Amino acid sequence: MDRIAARARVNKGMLYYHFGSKRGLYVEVLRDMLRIVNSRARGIADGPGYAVDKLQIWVAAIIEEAAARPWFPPIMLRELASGAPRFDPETFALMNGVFGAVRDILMQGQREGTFGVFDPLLTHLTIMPPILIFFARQRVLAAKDIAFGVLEPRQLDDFVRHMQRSALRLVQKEGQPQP
Amino acid sequence: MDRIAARARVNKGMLYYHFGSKRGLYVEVLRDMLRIVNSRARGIADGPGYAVDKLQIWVAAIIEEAAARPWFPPIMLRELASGAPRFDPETFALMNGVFGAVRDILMQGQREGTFGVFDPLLTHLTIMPPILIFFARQRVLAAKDIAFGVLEPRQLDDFVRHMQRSALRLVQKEGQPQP
DNA sequence: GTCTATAAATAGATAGAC
DNA sequence: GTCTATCTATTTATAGAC
Repeated sequence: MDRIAARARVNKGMLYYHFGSKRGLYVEVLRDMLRIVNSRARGIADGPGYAVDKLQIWVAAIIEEAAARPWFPPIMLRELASGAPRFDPETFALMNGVFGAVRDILMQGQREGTFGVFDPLLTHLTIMPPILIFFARQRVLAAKDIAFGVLEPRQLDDFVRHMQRSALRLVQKEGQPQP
Repeated sequence: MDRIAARARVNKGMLYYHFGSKRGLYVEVLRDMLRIVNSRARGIADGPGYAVDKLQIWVAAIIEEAAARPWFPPIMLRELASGAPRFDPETFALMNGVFGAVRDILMQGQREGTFGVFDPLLTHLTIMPPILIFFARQRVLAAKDIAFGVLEPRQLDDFVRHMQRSALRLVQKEGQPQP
C-alpha cells in the first residue's frame, strides 16, 4: 500500500478512505478490468456479421485490451493460479459473461455451418490462455533484459495473425482445408 | 514457513537448516518440477517415431505431469505472471530446454512434410498455456464448490483428446483436411 | 541434526489533527 | 477530504540449548 500510494502520488490514508482495504482496492481494479473486456465481448457477439469474422474480431479485441492494460494478463493469471479467492459474485459473473459471449459466437458459427462440433468451454479455454501468457512472457523477457517491456507493432501484428489463424483452425468444420 | 513446516510435520528450524531460506526451498521445488518436465520432453523428442505421434505423446505427457503434481500449473502461472524473478540461470535453462524439445518435434514434422510452416515458439506458447490454465481452473471451481478438486478420469481423457486434436490442427500443413 | 524462543523487518490498518 | 504518526499482526529468519 505504501508503494501504491507513492506511485499514484496520493497519500496512503486516502487509499483506505476511498477503498476501505487493500482487497477493496484490488477488487475494484479486477472488476473494472473485467467490465471492459466483458462489454467488448458482448458487443461483438451481439453485433452484425458472420461468426467467422466475429471470431477474428474478438481475438484482435482481447489482444488489444491486454496490450493496452499491461496489468490485465498478470492479474488474471495470478487469480486463476490461486483459485480466484478474491472473485466476488459480480466479478465471477463478469468472467462468465465473457465466456457467454464467446460461446454465442461459436454457436452462431455452428448454425451457419462454418464451424464444426466442439465443446465451447474447452475452445474458449484454448484461445484465451495463450494470449494471457504471451503478454506475461514479455515481462519475463523484459525483466531478464532479453527484450523491451513494450512490444513493437510488428511483433504484435504477427501475434494477432497467429492467434486468429489458430482460432480459426480450432473451430473449423472437419474435412475443410486449413487456412 | 510455519504452515509448510506443520504440513510437512517437520520443525521449522529444519527448513532453514536444509534450504537456507524460503526462496531456497521454493527454487528447489521449481527446479525439481522443471527437471522432470524437461527430461520427459527431451526423451520424447530424441526417441523414435514420426513427429505427428511425438506431438500427441508430448501433449498427453505434459497433461499427465500436471495432473500428477497439482502445484505445477499454479506455480508456473504465478511465475510467468510476475516476470519469473525467481528463475535462476539453471531454472531458466530448464524451461528453455522444454521449448527446445518441442521445437525439435515441430521441425521434424516440417522435414517429414506433415507439418506446415509456422513459428515454433508461438506454437509452443499456444499449446502449453491452455493446459496450465485448465488445471488451475479446476482449483477455482473446487474453491467455489462447483466441482471437486480432483478430476474424473473421463474429464481428463476428454481434455487430452481435445488438446491433441487442437495441437494437430495448429501445426498441420495448409490445405490438408482437418482432423 | 533437532528444537524453542525470540529477534528484526515488513505491511495492513487506524486514530486523530487539520 | 487530506495528512502524519503510530499501532498491531504477521512472517522471515536466527541464536543457542540439546
